[in-house]
Amino acid sequence: MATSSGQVRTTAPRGRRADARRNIEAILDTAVACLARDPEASVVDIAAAAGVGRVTLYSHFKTRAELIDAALVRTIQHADHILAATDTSGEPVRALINLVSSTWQIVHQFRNVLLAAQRELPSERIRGVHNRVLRRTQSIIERGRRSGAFRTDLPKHWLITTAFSLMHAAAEDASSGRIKVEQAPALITATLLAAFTAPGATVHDPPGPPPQLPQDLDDGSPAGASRRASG
Amino acid sequence: MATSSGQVRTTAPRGRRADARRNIEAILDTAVACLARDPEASVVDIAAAAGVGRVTLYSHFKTRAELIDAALVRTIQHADHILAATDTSGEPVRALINLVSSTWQIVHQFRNVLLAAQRELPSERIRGVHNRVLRRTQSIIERGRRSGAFRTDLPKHWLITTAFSLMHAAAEDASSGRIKVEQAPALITATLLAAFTAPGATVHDPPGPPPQLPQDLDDGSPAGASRRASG
DNA sequence: CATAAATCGAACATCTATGTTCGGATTACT
DNA sequence: AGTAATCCGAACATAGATGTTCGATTTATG
Repeated sequence: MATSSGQVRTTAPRGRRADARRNIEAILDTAVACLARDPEASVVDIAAAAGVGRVTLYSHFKTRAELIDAALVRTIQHADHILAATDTSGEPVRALINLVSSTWQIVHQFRNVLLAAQRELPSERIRGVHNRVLRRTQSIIERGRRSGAFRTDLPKHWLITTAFSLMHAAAEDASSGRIKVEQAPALITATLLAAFTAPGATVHDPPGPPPQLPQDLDDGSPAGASRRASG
Repeated sequence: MATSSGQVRTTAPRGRRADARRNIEAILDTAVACLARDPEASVVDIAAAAGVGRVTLYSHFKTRAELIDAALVRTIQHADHILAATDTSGEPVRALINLVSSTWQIVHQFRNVLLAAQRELPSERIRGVHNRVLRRTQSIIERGRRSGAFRTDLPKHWLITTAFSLMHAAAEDASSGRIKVEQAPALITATLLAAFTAPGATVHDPPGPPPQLPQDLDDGSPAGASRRASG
């Protein structure tokens, strides 16, 4: 739903009647939910699930692409709110851990919405929508670099790519049952902290809650002494 | 094209006439090429590009899914040949570098074929086809763990996931121009070597060819002293 | 060269999803 | 209460893709 300024509508416009606004909200909420379940959900499915006629939906969103765009924007906004409420003020390592923890929840829940968007929208658009979110990660990386905690021998944007790539990979592994949802943040964090360490430097231990038992984390590795040093 | 044993045909069967075998080959080659360009390429496109009637194609591959399956298998076989010819006998770090270098080429070239397969085939099938390839990475990781070079505090399969996730992420970044194709292997390797390092241990320098200038690798970072230690 | 195998185009049959149009029935707003 | 906005279902229009069937033609192969 493009406004005159070319923006995408994610909240019902003022001029409209109350029932119209309600419907738009319902459609958007439902669209996100449906796409999260099945990225190939059709407009028919979404309209039905929203308790709305197909025609009504089309009267608010000209095309499927427009609907999916709006759903994506709404998802990202939701994400941004959560991230804004996440404490990333502490030292970079701590900040990264918190950021990963929050981001993981979102990626895990809404991965399919992104998938749907990737099939329907041009990649520049998707990139653009993610800008605010990416900048949050970027600023933590910058702080970590200045403090010497994170490596500076690789491009910033590559470190960002690494972070999001791992989250999505974990989401996929989780959805196919190869890892447990609860252990994902720990895996991602442990991997990222190491990945962000410069050659020649020592990898930090992830602080915070006591780590899981190695038997739970590992899958029958050959190593006799599994955990680091271990004492 | 399922044989009586339930396998998927990737080479033309003996019984058939020579022109049939030639066509099957052409179709498979073309399918891989077409899908690599556009993962949504239709059967019509592929038949036309292969210089073959649509009916002929369907006479060899019952459904689109079957064709894509065969194309995927062929791609993986190609990959496996390349990997088999890659020297991974040396010490684990060196082996990983070589493996990444070879794998990157394949992922970069044929990423879209996998994408097409992911849309058309059940994920277990895709997993299954990748088995041999994954095992190559796995065995290097196991060796690296035994030698103490790679961390043992995370599940093997997660390290594998990490490796492939980064390659695909790099492929995407490359295809959208955010990184240069030539620098991808270096980025992936540098990141993986760190990611595979245990907490408390020191990240190895990637050996081998002299690294690029930091200005080329980096994107205007704020850090004054960019490269590690630097002397 | 004779036969069986294979190709080919064209047409047909579905199917699914997207969008559109219409007119009547509701429903919000003033 | 009156009016305009909105909803709704049903039907239509399109479009693209997948498969299938047919009969005629070409081509490998023994």
